[in-house]
Amino acid sequence: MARIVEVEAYLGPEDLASHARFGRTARNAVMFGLAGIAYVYLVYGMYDCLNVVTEEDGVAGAVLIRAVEPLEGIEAMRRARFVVEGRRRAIREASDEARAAAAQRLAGVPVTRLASGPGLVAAAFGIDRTWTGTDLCDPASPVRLEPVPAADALADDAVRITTRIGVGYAGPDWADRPLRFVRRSHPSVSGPAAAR
DNA sequence: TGAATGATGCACT
DNA sequence: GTGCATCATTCAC
Repeated sequence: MARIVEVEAYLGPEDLASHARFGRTARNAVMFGLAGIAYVYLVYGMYDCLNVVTEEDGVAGAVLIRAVEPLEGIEAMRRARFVVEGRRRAIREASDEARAAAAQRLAGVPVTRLASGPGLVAAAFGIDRTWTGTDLCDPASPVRLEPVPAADALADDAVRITTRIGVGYAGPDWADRPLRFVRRSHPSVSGPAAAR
């Protein structure tokens, strides 16, 4: 179990940073479907990113889960990351010593940094593209969203709103929009400590 | 502490 | 063929 501490909003075809910007394609079709469904895609050929569809049926929109704070099942997340990262060719073809060193490094990653990035969130939960279409609101789903207890709700000033990461290609209009929401000063937020 | 870099697969043009 | 909604490592300061 983990708590979401960083998300980015991606809108419909008008949002030049969104996968929906080219309209509906085979890859992004679920973005145009029902809310609460998972949309998982591959970036840079290596990392899966978990999105949650947000808008009503027929309207594109999703929220990218960029970082979470692990709360329970820490060792399971560590194992899942080990499995996912072990699939990479550079690791697969490495020497036994190099693989052991990689495992050693992973074992030393602090809990707060176990899922502090979009690719890491997916890896920590063992999520890949085959999860696209999974209903994250179904209580029977192995990965699901649950509401935070009202008593734990964040105050407005505990949420920092910034521009999205790595979307410069979308042009200044869309790249500069305040669509990234992070928990202020939280150690599990992605990027260097100074940026939290 | 920060900038540069390499790894890697696939959707889209 | 091109260009990514990234991450970890290396190197310079």
